[in-house]
Amino acid sequence: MRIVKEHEERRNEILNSAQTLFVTKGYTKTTINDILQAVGIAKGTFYHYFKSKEEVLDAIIERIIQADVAKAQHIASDATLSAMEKLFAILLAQAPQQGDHKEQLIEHLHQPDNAEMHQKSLVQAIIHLSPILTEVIEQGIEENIFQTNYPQETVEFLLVSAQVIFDEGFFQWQPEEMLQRATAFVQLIERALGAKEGSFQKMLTILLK
Amino acid sequence: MRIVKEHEERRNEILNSAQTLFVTKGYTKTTINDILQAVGIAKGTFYHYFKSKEEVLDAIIERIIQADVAKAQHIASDATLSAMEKLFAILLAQAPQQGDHKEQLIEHLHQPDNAEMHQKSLVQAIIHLSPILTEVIEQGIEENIFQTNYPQETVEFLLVSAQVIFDEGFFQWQPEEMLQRATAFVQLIERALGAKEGSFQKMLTILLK
DNA sequence: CTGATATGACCGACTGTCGGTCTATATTTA
DNA sequence: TAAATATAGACCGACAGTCGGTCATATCAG
Repeated sequence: MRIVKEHEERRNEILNSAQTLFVTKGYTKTTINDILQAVGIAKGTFYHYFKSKEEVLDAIIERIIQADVAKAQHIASDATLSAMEKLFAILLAQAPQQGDHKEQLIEHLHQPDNAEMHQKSLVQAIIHLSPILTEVIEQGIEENIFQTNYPQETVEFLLVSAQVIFDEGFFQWQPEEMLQRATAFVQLIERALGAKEGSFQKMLTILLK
Repeated sequence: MRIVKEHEERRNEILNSAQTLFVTKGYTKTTINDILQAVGIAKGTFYHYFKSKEEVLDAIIERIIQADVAKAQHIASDATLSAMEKLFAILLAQAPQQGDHKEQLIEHLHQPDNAEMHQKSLVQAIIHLSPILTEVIEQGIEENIFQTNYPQETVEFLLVSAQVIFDEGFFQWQPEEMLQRATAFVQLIERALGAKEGSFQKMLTILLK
């Protein structure tokens, strides 16, 4: 049967189905035919929209990161907030990844053996999120609550650590191991940014979702 | 033509050729036939030694990590060294990855888009190296040169950061960007471990290889 | 209003590649 | 010489990607 749709609508259908499959089965194990079946289209249609399977992955990652970046940008540009408030708000906005096409993700754990997706997410997150966070840190330095000569690089290190350590796809921690790492991470942030000891304690609540 | 070799010798030939190919072309883009051609053997011979392409990758990673772990273990168990000396020595031993089957790697850059290899290396390095380093840190705490309640977790964070940020496969930094990150990383180590400011300055020399 | 034409969404058979299997044969060892 | 081990390459199924073409719709000429 033949059903005609608008370009963007069809494209999003493909992205949505592919995202669900990539997350649940893993990118490599998901076949083009899986996607075709899920969307209910033919091969040709798929390749009318994307020129490869990897291009779909890139589009999905971009869509996810784009949403996070938008939130972060919005918070960072609020002139009424202190650096610390911004930092908390941005980190809080990342953690629970809800939203239109993300509801699905919460249910399923990140798939181990999904290296491509993990790596691409990581790299894109660093590239797009770190400039925004760096500005917030610089604001915090002016406010005299942070102290470091390397705001940009510190942000990168912290983002990488958090993404890898807390991503279920890399390590499968027990609950108490997770708690331990979250606590340690809070201390690491404080020390790395040169913040007052205990000033990030509130973040524990956020991390323990 | 038919050439018979000892089990270990043939196996190592396969690992060596595969490693070169994985590093230069990337794991996914390297085909079994590429390996067969490089070694000069037939399909059946390959599968006599390994039951899958991924098993070859795992064996390669294990071989690399194993060498690093052995070095680290040897240093860590030297009772005449201070914690700081051990730390330097271990990190120094990692950086320039020379040796029998590693000479090749130095020449070629790490391939971007080699997610499987990067991820597996990272995870294995953390798993096998962090216990050894943790003991060294604990020694340093007893020596009163480090101060942290989370030696294990701190080591994990630092290892992850270093592996990802300094791995050419993830980001391609310019020389001055690399220097900047190395300097920032030195400060991060000091702060994370609660060491005296400047005590890790010597490490810069090591990192700048 | 109506037929011609252009656009692009849609289809699925087909192709080439690749990881992996299977069977045959040669060599070594006991 | 029998069993175990090593080597060979033909073969297979699954999969990503291609290709030639159909069909719906919008626009425009008469």
